[in-house]
Amino acid sequence: MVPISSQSDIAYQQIKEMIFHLELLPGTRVPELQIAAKLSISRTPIHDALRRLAAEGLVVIGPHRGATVTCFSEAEIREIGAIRMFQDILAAQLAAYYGSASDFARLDSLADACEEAAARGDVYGRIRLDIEFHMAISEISGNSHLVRQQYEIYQQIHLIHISQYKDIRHSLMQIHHHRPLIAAIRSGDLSGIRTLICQHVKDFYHIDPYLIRCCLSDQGPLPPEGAAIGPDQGA
Amino acid sequence: MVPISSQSDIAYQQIKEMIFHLELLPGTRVPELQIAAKLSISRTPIHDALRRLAAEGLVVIGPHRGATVTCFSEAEIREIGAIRMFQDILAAQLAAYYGSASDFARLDSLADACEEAAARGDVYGRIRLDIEFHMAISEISGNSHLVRQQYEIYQQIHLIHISQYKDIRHSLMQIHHHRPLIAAIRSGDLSGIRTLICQHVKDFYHIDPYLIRCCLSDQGPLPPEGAAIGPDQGA
DNA sequence: ATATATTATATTGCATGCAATATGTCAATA
DNA sequence: TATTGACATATTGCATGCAATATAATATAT
Repeated sequence: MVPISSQSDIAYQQIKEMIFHLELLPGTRVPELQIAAKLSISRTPIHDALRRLAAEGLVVIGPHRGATVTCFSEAEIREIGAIRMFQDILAAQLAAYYGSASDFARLDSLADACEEAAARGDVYGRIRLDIEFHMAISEISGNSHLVRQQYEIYQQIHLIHISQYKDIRHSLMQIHHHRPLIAAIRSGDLSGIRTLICQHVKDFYHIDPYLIRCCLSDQGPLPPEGAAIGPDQGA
Repeated sequence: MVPISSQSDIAYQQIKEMIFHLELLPGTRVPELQIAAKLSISRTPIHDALRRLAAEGLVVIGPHRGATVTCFSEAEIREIGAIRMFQDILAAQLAAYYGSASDFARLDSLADACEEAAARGDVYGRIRLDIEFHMAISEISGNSHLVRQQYEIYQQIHLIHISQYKDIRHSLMQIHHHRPLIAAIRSGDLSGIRTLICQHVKDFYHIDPYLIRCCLSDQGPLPPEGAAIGPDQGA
C-alpha cells in the first residue's frame, strides 16, 4: 500500500540530491543521457524531472541547450532575500494566530536540533535544520499555498547556502534569533515577529534599509514631501 | 531572427488560452491525445506543456490520471488572497522606491484602460487589465523573482475571476482603488500603500481581519497578555 | 436492489529512433 | 596573431510503440 514512486519522481529526487550534495555544482550542465545512464533508465523521465527542477528554479533550461544547475547572482540573492523576508513575516504572523501549544513545542525541538548541529560544527546539518525550522512555521500557518511557495524559495536558499558554505557570508546565518522568534510567535507579538525576522535575514541577503523600514516603520509617508523617491537619496 | 517557439511552447500557450476562454472549464480533464489531435502534433510536447501548467497551478496532475483544470476551493481562494496581499504590498513599496515618472505614467494609462473596459461593460477586459495593472507595479519593482511569483499567482487569480465572472463575488473587484494607489506610490506613502491594497483585496478574498491588522496595525503586541491566540476569540 | 467482483476501455508512463539545433574544434585568411 | 568559416560532435525536440494503471461498465452474488 506504499504509494509507488514513478521513475520521474525518483529521478527528480536523485538529481536534487546530487545538487544539494554538491556533486553537481552550480553552472554545471546536466545532460539527460548522462543522468539516464547513471540511474539506468531512459531519457524521458529525466527530461520530466529536469523541467520540474527548472520550474522550481534549481536548474535553468535553454532551448536545445539543456539544463544547467542554477548559479544565483548577487542581485538575485538580494531579490530572493526580500521575498523571503515578506513571506516569513506572513507565515509567522499566521502561525501566531493559528498555532497550538504542540506546534510551538515542535518549533522548540527544531531549534534545539539546529543549535546542536551548530555546536558540533555540522554545517550542512545547520543549514538543513534552519530551513526545516522555517518550513515548520510555514506549515503551522495553515496556508498550503504559502507552504508551497516557501518550499520552493527555501530550496533555492538551500542551494545558495551550501554553495557558499565556506564563504564569509555563511557565518551571517543567525540561528540565535530562533528562540526569541518562537517567543514572539507564542505571545502574538506582531511587531516583535517583524523585527526579529528582519534582523534574521537582513545581513545575509543585504536587504535594502528601505525595505526594513517598510516592514518595521509605522510612521506615515517618507519622505514627508516630494514626488518619487530614488534609491540614491536614501540615507 | 525571431525567436522560434517550440511545439511545447505553442501547446502551453494554446492550452492556457483554452482555459482562460472557458473552453476548458475548471474540473474538466485535459487528455494529452485529445489536445494533440486538435493541435496536430504528437503527445510529447503536450505532455511537457501540461506539466508546466501544473507547476503554475492551472491544472492538477495525478499519477496515471492525467491533467484536470484546477478548481479552486473557497479555502484556497482565501489562501491565495492572503499571499497576493503581502506580495502586492512588497511590490508597490519597491515600486515607490525605484519607479520613474514614466513608470508611473504607464500605471496611469493602464488604470485608464481598465476604467474604460469597466465603463463599456467589458468584463473580460476589466479582469485582464486589472491584472496587467498589478503586474506593471511588480515590474516596476525591479525584482525579477517577485515578477515571476506574481505572474504565477495572477494567472491563478485570472482563472478564479473568469470562472466566477457572473457571480456576486465578481462585483467585489474594486478598480476604483487604482488611482489612489498610484498616488500613494508616487508620493512614497508607505502606510497609504498598505491601507489601499488591503482595501483593494479584502472583500473579494474574505481576508481575515487579523491579517489586515498585521498589515496596518502598528501598535505593539496583541493581545497585550496571554499565550497563543486562537482564531475564535477574534472580535 | 445493493454491493462486490470482473472485465473492458481509455489514458498515461516509459523506451527508443530520428531529425534539428547548439557547441566546440580546426583550418584558412586577413 | 586574431578572426572567421566550415565541419564534427554532443545534446535536445519530437514522434511513435508498448506496457502499466486508473476509470467505467458489466456481471454476479447476497
